[in-house]
Amino acid sequence: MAKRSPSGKVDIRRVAEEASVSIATVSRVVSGRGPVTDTTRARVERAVKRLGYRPSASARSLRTSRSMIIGILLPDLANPVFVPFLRGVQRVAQAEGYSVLVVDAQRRADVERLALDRLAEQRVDGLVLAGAARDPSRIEELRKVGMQIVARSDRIVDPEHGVDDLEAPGTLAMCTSLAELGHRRIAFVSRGDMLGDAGDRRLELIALSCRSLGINVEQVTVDPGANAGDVGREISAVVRRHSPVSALVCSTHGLAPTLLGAIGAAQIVVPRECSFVTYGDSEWAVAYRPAISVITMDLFAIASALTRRLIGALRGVPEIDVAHEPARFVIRDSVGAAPS
Amino acid sequence: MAKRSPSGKVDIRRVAEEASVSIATVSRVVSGRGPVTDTTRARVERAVKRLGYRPSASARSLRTSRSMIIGILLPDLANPVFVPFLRGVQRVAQAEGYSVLVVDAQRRADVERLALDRLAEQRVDGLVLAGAARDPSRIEELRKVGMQIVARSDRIVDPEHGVDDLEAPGTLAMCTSLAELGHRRIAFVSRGDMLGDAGDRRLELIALSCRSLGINVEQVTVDPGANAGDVGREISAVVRRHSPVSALVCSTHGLAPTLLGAIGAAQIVVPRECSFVTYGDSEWAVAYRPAISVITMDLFAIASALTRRLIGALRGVPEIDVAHEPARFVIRDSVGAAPS
DNA sequence: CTGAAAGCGCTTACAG
DNA sequence: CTGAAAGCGCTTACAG
Repeated sequence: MAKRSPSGKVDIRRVAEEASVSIATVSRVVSGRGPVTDTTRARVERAVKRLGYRPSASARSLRTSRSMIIGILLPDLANPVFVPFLRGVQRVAQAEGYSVLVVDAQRRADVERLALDRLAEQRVDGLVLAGAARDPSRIEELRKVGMQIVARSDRIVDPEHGVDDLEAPGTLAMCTSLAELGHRRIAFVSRGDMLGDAGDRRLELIALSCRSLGINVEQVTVDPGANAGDVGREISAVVRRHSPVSALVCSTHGLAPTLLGAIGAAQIVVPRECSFVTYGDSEWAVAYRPAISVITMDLFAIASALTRRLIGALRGVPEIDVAHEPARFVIRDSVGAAPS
Repeated sequence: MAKRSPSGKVDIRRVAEEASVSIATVSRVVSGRGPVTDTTRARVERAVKRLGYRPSASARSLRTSRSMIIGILLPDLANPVFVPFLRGVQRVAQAEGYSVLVVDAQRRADVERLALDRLAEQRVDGLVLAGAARDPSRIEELRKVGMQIVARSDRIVDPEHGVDDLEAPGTLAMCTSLAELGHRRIAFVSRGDMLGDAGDRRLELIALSCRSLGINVEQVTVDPGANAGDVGREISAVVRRHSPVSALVCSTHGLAPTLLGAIGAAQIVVPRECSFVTYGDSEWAVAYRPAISVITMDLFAIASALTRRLIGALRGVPEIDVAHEPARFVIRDSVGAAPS
């Protein structure tokens, strides 16, 4: 074992000394580009291993003006739907040699702003938006400065079907199912402080799908911080009034347990009294009794594809756009015939 | 509006020109340290704003040898228990001016190794381990090179009670409850490919707690990839055999829905035939019928405290160690008297 | 209070 | 195939 240099600091110069070559040569070996003799390469590699040398990312970035970091902006990390998305970004980025800087906007515009500033200072090569940004103009600015940006909400335009949103097919399928089961009046339930326009877009899609099916849609907002009893009474009022709603559509997966707890507290029987559907799937939705019907998409796959696209663009070899799987409706026990 | 420089690239030199001061002065204003006249400061700040200048993190890091990045190593991002932990790290780091580099080891030693190498190259100032590392020796190496590292599994030694693990109190409380309810034989259920020794440690804790309580503990491993029917039969065999187990303790929150699905498939009635407890809480556990009893700790708070400690150490002002809340046992409907 | 200059650790033309 | 040198964009003593 060779003695470690006393300072402990191992830079390229130190490696060059150890291997008795120039700094340039070490760089060529380490980066893998540039011609080197096999013997030279071997000597350098040995020195690298012996000293435990790791090139400094900041020095490299400064020189090459590529940080090899991609940022991901999460509107709200507390919302579990973003986790598979984050995983997808992670997976691809890591595999392609990029590091991932994660920022959580915490549903707050000021936090988002600070976070974006920090991403800008880090000179991330690319940015993935996991959801709608609170301040789109700031995103535009970054784009103008040359940052590559992709967003989950990038619309997919299918000229044949006129579909411009990944969620439309799943939403339509759900509404169709409900119509066939005799539902004529349903409620879309979201939290009062819904982030951005995601909830609104879903409501729009539902309204659009239901119009031609003869289903009436109304909107209910609940406070997720309230206790189950209070929310239960609110839901109960909608399900048990004179012309009641016969199905509840929950706007996000994160809200579902709250709502189910409230439904339980109000002793509403699903699906006999009222059917239940939520956006977003999980193993808990499957394990729940009755098993919960969902509108879901494979966010992991979508994030992977998006990130692949981003990295392709960064390398100047744009990927052929992988077709995104649209959302599907998965019907389970929580949906049944409308009570007569 | 001033015209943007044609190249679009805005560096400190460009700002200096715009404000007609030296580069050094701009640096002093931007970093906030160093004496400057109010008029100078104002002029520089105006130039900064006008040009949209953001100092380059890599240049700064190179110069100061502080990256202002902290890394977090997640053993498995697919495991939802890590999410609140990640949030806690995020929250504190962001508030203190640090960026967070997230790496997911994907339960794989090779991925972990690569990820750690990358963190080393980024020269992260600190590293938070969200769980046990697959290769502890690698962690030790990083520590030796001067990286500040804190780990969730850092034992808390309470000399008074001899408790050396945050989970011990919750585990003991659970075992005590079960004993009082007449349970004499319980099973600890974990996935076959359990990560590191987290599961083993839990099993140890349970065994330790149960010994003095006269409870028998056995271990059952299941394949989370198997279908509910198969897992159900496996569980059923343990719950309905001659000297049956009267309570199941699920090793992680992620496994709980799988297990509950299997229990449902096998038509085992909880808690009448068998009580059920899991490590890790969520709103779904609360909403589930029967509501699931859990051993839980506030990972968000723990991560926050840990990160605060890390940043304190980085700044050379070690925090007084905030006491970590230990795990608690939250009893809900899924736990009842042992069948006679 | 301000500026000129050195240097952080790399990569990349440019010579040889 | 290899080396010497310039320079990426900052910060920090050092003078003034």
